[in-house]
Amino acid sequence: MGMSAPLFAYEQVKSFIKTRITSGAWKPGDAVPSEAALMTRFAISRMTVNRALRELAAEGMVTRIQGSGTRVADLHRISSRLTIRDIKEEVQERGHIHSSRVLLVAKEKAVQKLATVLGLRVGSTVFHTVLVHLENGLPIQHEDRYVNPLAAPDFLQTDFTQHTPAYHLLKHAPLTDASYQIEACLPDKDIAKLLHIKSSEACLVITRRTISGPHVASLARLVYPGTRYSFAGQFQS
Amino acid sequence: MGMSAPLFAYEQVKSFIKTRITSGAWKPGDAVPSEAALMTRFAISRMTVNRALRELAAEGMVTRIQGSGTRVADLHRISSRLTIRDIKEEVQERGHIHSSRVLLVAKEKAVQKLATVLGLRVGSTVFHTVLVHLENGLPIQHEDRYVNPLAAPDFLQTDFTQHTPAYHLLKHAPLTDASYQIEACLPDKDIAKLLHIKSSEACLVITRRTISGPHVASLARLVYPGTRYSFAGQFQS
DNA sequence: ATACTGTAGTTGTCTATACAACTTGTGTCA
DNA sequence: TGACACAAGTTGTATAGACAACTACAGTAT
Repeated sequence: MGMSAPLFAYEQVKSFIKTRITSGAWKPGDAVPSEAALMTRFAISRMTVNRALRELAAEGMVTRIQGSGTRVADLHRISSRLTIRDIKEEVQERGHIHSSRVLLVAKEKAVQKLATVLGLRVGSTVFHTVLVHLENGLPIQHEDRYVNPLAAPDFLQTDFTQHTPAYHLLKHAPLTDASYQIEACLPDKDIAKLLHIKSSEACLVITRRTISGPHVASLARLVYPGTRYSFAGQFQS
Repeated sequence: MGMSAPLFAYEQVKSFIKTRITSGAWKPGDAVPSEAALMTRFAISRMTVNRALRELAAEGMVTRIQGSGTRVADLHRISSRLTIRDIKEEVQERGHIHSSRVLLVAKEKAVQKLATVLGLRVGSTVFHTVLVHLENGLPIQHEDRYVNPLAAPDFLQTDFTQHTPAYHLLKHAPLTDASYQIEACLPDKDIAKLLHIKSSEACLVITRRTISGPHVASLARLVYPGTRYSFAGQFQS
């Protein structure tokens, strides 16, 4: 307790500047000492100072302009990382037991709307899976997913009671892009039944489209019971 | 058109590795060439290679272990930054008109639960504001907020029809930490009325706790009508 | 078999120096 | 006044070398 690892030089510089910004001593727009000034103040080389300032800029704490100088970033807005994770991993990390009911594994012909979103021609074959994920036996997610066969040809061979569809895709279709939408709405009757909730109970719905290289890989609609699930996150500057 | 700035050496190395990972040529767990190997391959110094790999590690593309080596990151999980923003700014950025109804601006005595969360004693004075934010005249957010007077003493002096509570706090109480929770639920009767929705319509609810230096600065509960609002975001690797 | 030791390979940090690219202000010249 | 040139200051990138910290593995001794 109380023992802290000795900070490296670049960490000392970062910490020095960070505390002055978060304490309010240096306000947005204020000039941060130049690399030369910090060099002599800490008696370290310029490369080390440069690394500290470069990392602070990457974290959004300061703004640097070549030839001009370094300033405290504007409304130094805080942001956190939101990560795409496998629900099985997430459940197990909580020390709970994950299981799933596989409701549908099929090939289908893409209708107009779906074909457009996946970047395929109407009538092309697409893979379709529907699962319910359970945490300690309680349903927490209804997953309805379409997959582009070009991005993951052997998707349907997977045993989905062992590995989740998301796991297969993360392993076999290297992810390059994704977009998501989070909304709240009431569940369909059949989904409500599968999730063991009343159809008047609000649900969190995430719609996600993932891209793998040249292909749109997958389109997923994930429904969570509002009472049993919530996103939580933490920001840190 | 077609002209691209000549890449710096460290950018060439990053690009070299990135394309091999996103194309699937190098799979999660595979070894990435050592710094020494990349040095000779690109005929550049080790510090330059080191910078490239360090930045790739920061971006989550690779994992580095001192003494062991560099490998392609496991489930090379994609993540995006979720940013705390002022709703007024957000609405105006969409080219729409923001307005707000101020329903309550008051000092109150903290009850047990609230005092605990804000880190105050029971019975301490807290600031309490309730607003409804409108986009082009349509209600999109119900904001119920408690503020710690120690973190923002002149909070109540603000004219909340001009500046949002969030704006005041971002300006005067430098943010150091925050945690949030996103859930779905049905609105209370009075909130439903204020948002002009039926009380059977699902809502997105964000509960946020912000910390400014030594103080818990604010506790806010933000309710969005599910039909009029959704979070959207984009990942990129 | 087990425990220990040493070595080669790898990453982490730091330095002193160099040149390039850019910004800003000052002074000069027309 | 206005346009231009120049110098000082600042950040961006790159190098060659050094030592430290750590891992993994092979070989040795017990």
